[in-house]
Order: sequence, then C-alpha cells, then structure tokens
Amino acid sequence: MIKITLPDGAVREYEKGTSALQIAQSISEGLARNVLSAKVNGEVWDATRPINSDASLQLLTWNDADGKETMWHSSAHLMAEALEALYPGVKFGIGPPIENGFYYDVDLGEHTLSPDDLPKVEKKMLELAQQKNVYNRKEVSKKDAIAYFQEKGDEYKLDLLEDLADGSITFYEQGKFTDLCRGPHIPNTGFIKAVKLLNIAGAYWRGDETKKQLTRIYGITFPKQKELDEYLVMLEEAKKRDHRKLGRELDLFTFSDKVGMGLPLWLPAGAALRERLQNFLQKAQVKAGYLPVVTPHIGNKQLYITSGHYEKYGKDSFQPIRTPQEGEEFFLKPMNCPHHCEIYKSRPRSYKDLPIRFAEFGTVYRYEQSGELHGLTRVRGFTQDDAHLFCRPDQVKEEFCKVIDLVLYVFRALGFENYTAQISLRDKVDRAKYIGTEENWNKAEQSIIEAAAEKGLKTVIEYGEAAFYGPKLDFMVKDAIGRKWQLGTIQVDYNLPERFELEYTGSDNQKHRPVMIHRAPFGSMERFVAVLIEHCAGKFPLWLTPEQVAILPVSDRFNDYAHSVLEELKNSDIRGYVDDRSEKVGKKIRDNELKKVPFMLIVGEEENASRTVSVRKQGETGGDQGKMSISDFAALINREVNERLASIK
RNA sequence: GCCGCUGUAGCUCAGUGGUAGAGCACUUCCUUGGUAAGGAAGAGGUCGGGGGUUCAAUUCCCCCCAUCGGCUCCA
Repeated sequence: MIKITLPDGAVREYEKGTSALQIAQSISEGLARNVLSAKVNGEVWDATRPINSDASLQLLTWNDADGKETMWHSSAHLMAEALEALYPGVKFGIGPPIENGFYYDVDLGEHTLSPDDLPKVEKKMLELAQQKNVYNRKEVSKKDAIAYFQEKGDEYKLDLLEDLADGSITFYEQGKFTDLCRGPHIPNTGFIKAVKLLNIAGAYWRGDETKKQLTRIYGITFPKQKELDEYLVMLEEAKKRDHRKLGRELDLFTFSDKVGMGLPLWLPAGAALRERLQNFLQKAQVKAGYLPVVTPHIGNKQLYITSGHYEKYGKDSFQPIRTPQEGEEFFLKPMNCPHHCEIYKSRPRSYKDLPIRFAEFGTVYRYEQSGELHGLTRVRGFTQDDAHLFCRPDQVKEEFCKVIDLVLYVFRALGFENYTAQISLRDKVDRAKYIGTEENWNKAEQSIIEAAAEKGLKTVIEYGEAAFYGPKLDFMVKDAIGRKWQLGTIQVDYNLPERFELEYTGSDNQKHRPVMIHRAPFGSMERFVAVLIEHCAGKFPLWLTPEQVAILPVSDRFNDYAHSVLEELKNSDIRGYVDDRSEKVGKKIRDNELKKVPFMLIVGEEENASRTVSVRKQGETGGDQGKMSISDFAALINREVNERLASIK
C-alpha cells in the first residue's frame, strides 16, 4: 500500500500502482471525468500513470493552468495526427503548449498549407478526438527511438534525440500517431471537444535562421464548444480594441511612408493625451524628488564607445551622422543613460547628495528590423519616461521601494488593477557573463526581493533573466480583457558607473562608485498609450481624455448659445468643442458616441431660455441625464476628475 | 532581416484580360431638427511601384515596396 497526501492534507491509502485517475474515481466519478493530469510530488504526470510510492497528489483539471497545458500539449499531438492523416510524409519539429493554446512546427515537404486548409484539419482533429483514443506512454531505448524515426525519415526528431540521454526517452502514442515526447498527456482524445486553428507562420527549426524554415500552425482547444465560442468573442473584442484601429478612428496618431516606417506621427488629440500623461507623471516625479533634465537627440560616437553600446550595437544601429567640416561622428541616441551619466559627472558629488534622480522624457531612436515594427508598440523612434537614480549601495532597497510606489500610483491612476512583478536575477550556476562584484549583486538582488515583498507585490523570480549589467524588476499588467503586457521596469546597472568612472566622495573622504538604477513606469509613451488604448477600448479616463464634452446644438439657431456654454466650461478648465454642423441631433449624437467623448451636452430652445444644458453620457443608450445648470455641470466634471486622482494617492 | 497572407477612393470593402464600383467620410444645395445615420447633387483612384507576356494587364508571370500574422532580435 502507498500513502497519498491530497492538497487539503488528507492522507489516503491505495494499492501500489494506482493511478491518479483511479484515485479520482475513488473520490468522485464526476471529478474523475474532469481530470486531465495530476501533479505528483510537484511534477505533472499522466493521470493514468501508476504511482508506486508514497506521494503528494494534486488532481489537475481545466481550472488549473497545468491542466490546460496538458490538454493543449495533447491537442498538439492530435493536430499532428490529423496532419499526418491528411498529408502523408509530413515531418514534425516541436509541438508545445503555449499561453493560449499550442502550436506544432511541421515540415510539409511537397505540400503547401494555406489558412483555407485549416478547417479541413480542424474537422479531422474532431473526428479523431471522437474516437477517444488513449494516449499511451512508452519508455523506449535511445537505439529504438532512433531506429523508429530513421525508418519514418523524420530528421527533426532525430536531431532532438541527439540531445537526450538513453533511459529517459518516452514515446506517446494515440491512434495512429507516435511522437517523441516527455508528456504528460490527457487520458484520451475525447476531452477535446472544440478545436480552432488560428494561424500559420514560418518558424526556423530551433529558432536558427540558418536552418530550415518550418510551418508553424497555431491552435487552441477547449473541453466545451461554449468556451471556444467565448474565446472567439474575446478575440473579436481584442480586434475591436486594436490600438492601430482605434488610433485611426479617434485621430490619435498616424504613420506615413514618406516620414518612414516605425516613426509615429502624433495628431492633435493624441498629442494632447500624451502630454497629459507626461504632465501627470512629471508632477508625481517632482514630488518624489526627481530632477528634470533635458539632453539632445544625438551624441558623439565617443559617448557610446565609453558606454560600450557602440561595440555592442554600433553596426546594427542607425549609421552615424557626420559633421561636414571635421567629420566628427554622431549617433541618434538609442538611450538616455550615457547623457545622464555625463550630467552626473558635471561636478564632484558627495555622499550627502545621494540619491540623485535625473528624469527626462527622452526621445530615442533604435533600428528595429522591418518585420518587427507594430503600431505604437514596436517603433523606431519613441519617448521613454526615463530616469536614472544614482545612489549608494545601501540605498538601493529604499530607492526600489520608492520607485515601486510610483509605478503602482501610475497603474492605479490609469485603471490597471491587475499586475504582477517579475524579478530577474543571475543564472544560478553560470555567473561569468555578469559584470560587477559578487557582493554588490548579492546586495542588490536581496534588496529587490525585499522591496517587492515589503510592497506586497505578487512576484515571480526568474533566474538567468537578469541583464549582464544588473538585476531588474519588470511589471506585467493584465488588461481589461485578460491580456498580459509588460510595462514598467526598474533595473540596477553596475556597468555604466564603471565605464563612466562615476564617483562620489564618501564620509570617509574616499572615492566610491555609485549604483545606478534605470527606471520607467510607462516604459515608453508610445507603448504605454497603445496598451492604454486597448485596455480602456478607447474610452479614456475623464481626466485624461482629449475631449471631455461635445456640445450639440439642436439647430443652427442655438450655435451661439452652444459656444457661450463652451466658453464658460473652458473657464472651469474643461476641454470640449461645439458640434455646429448642420445636422440633426440624432446624427450628431451618433457621431460623437463613436468618437467616445464622455459627455454630450444637448442645447436648444429650453436650455437657452434657462441657461442650462441637457447632459448625455457616452455609452449609455437613452443616456439623457436631464437638465443641469452650466456651473453645476462644470462642478460635476471637476469633482469626478479630482476625486479620481485624489482617491489613488 | 526571414517565411507566409494581403495591397482597388481618406476609411471599410466589392469587381473585371477590353484603362473601375458601393457604403461611410468630404464639398455644395435643400432641410432647422430634441437623444445612435434627413434628402439631393458633386468631387475624389496612373487599381502599391517597376518589368514582362498580350492587339490590350488593375486582372496572368517575375522583381521590388509596404501592411498584416509569425520567426529572429531588443541598450
């Protein structure tokens, strides 16, 4: 008999060799029907795999991330089976589960596959799924595994096998398909009830562009058709929120081939939004002791030789600008830190001066490969909400705490309620690639972990993800429809202070090297605005939105009154405009609804006579909120704006 | 940069081996209206660019360019 410990602490006894699925059946038949896989002593196993010794056990269902992963991994195998049935001779690369679904990289040989072919594959997958084929785990020797794939002629699997140790190789087999796979898998294909293949893309074998390009097919599956339908609705919603589409519809920004790809042009409404965001952060930063600085858009080659960026990125970057007479070389600045280091060096610093915090909304230019450009999220010219903190090693933790406060303030102000932090530390083993002393690294890593814990952040620690110059903390937010974005970042840097020979005089009258911290709560204005647009679907918070009210005269006769209302509102710092086109109110309401202006004020005979406005709120059908005096309306708006900003302090 | 899809009016999109169409937007006129589209007329396109096949190419072929979906990269 073996002892099985369940998550609630209960211990049950079973025959040796009992599987998780059988244990589930002993608890409840309904539970057993939903078990996809199981966590045995912290490791995810097939639910059908016999357990031979005492173990802790957690049954995994569709409600567990690991359960979903198992399902999608099995779905990749199912897709492979379907592809093999439809396109004999197809070869397979890798087919892992991903955050939303799975993919499989395949070599179709003579065949080609277009999106039009996907429904056919989906149909085949469902057909195979209904056979409820069991996923059989089989341990094989390396020799047999190689023989199998040699016979099959699948060089990719053979390539993978080279890296695997004999004795640890397993095959999974379902229906007519056998794959080299570590597993685990769901009990049988019958769990897969709904299938959608989403898109096709090229992907190099092992991500190496010198190797052959395979066809990557992305898909997702669900245990219920309804869940697939909901997922598809979510995708539709994401499409509607696409910042590139909304950016055009709301006249926020545009691109021009003549100006150059990846170089956004901010239209008046977008510029207003962006400027408001900047002012908001600037104000918070000044309050937090930051010192705004301004630096030019180009820097001498020498600056980047000193910083080390020239060596690392020089050839891949934009080419230098040369002065006509002297032939001096300048680069468009790809980051602000070297300039800020020189500001630090502009005079001797004392330990009493630290920390020093230089902040700049600095526009930088980076060469991004053409295929990588994407709306505002991936551009060649963008403005960072940058700042560099120079401090003593013993101040790192406190500075981190302060930056975390600032970042969370920003998130709350903009309605990002759902966020996590990723702490990136050194690789646990390989430490050769990191610059800086062991002592400083340990101190900084510890400081970050403590600061995050003190601020109650939900964190994940990733080893080996630190930059060569220091550990970092990145913020990931979840937007209104559940997508994750990486926004703010805080990074420790030991490299630049060294390279620029930054110093301060300590209380011991000796020279010391300051620690530098890069940080950007937004990341970049461009990326942040893009995420914000998609998060709020273009309906910006009242304090931020480019236009707060649209005044709609019922007929031309009331245009004068409408303009006088606007003047009065402007005096109360409210932003708006009069829609004085010769159109019917219904038309004006529709157009302004689509522009997502938060408030519409309808004015006509009655309002003119009583010096009032009829208020309509955006997004509420039949949204007439009744009449109100102009000053009451102004007070209403200002109260809403101030309360919102005051409540998040 | 690589692979694949796409490229027709400002936007969304039809369509054809015989040099083009709709809706919205725009302009003008009529209409002066009460909570999500009033009516009429007009203007607007070297059908992404270049080359080829053809009597004739927006349509077929090739090469570029750009978009989109991925890959790779990301100070």
